[in-house]
Amino acid sequence: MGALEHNPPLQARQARQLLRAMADPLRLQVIEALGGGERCVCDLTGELGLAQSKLSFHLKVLREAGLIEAREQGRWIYYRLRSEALQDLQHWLAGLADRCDQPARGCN
Amino acid sequence: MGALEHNPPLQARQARQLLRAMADPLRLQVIEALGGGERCVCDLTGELGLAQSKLSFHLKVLREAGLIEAREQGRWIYYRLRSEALQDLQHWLAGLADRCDQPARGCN
DNA sequence: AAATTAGATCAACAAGAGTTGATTCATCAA
DNA sequence: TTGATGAATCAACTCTTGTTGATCTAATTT
Repeated sequence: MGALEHNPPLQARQARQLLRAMADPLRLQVIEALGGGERCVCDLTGELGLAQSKLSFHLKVLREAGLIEAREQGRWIYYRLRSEALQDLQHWLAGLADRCDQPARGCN
Repeated sequence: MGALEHNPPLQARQARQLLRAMADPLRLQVIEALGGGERCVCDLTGELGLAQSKLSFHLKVLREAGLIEAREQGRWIYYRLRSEALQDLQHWLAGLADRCDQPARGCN
């Protein structure tokens, strides 16, 4: 067990939630934006040109998938990307790719 | 340019299509099954206990995402997993994770 | 040629996801 | 305390996905 890999492996269910959350152009934009650093919602709406309730909806999807995290401060809510989530997904994908690399069985 | 990485990087659109295709429990089952080697559709319906038209629908989604490939032989159609697709997605994800690892900018 | 069989496709429906505008709640400024 | 602002939530609606059973086509067997 390497010192850099302390997270328990993703369950298929969580992996699917992450995949689904990321499979949307708008949400990917949000991810990329937050990749550049924490943002408050009002900045995001401006940056991405979205209606407030629309953004809120997508933030919820990302939040529930564990991809982002909210922190409230005063009147604002700041969101940041949970890069652990991306890592977990990477590991899960690697595991899947491994599993699927087995020698072909014949078709019976 | 490494000798092992000859595929052009995925476009965001293709990546999203892969993510979406994989974000479904049934389709993941198909992927895992094909990971064990090529199968014909009739074997898959048996193995997964699915109605023929239902499986056909999901195979189409996977096919259009580039995750699987069909080969017809006589009366049967054999599907195999395109492991390149999994690799491409891994690289794309790694790229995203990298891009999102930049030092936090402040919230203006 | 007629009967089977594998698998795609289609039409009708059911379920789920995304959008929009209105409402609500909390915090901050006057 | 009143007024304004940030952000979540809700209800109504639309759009997209998924399901089911039926039909269709091509290859195969008899």
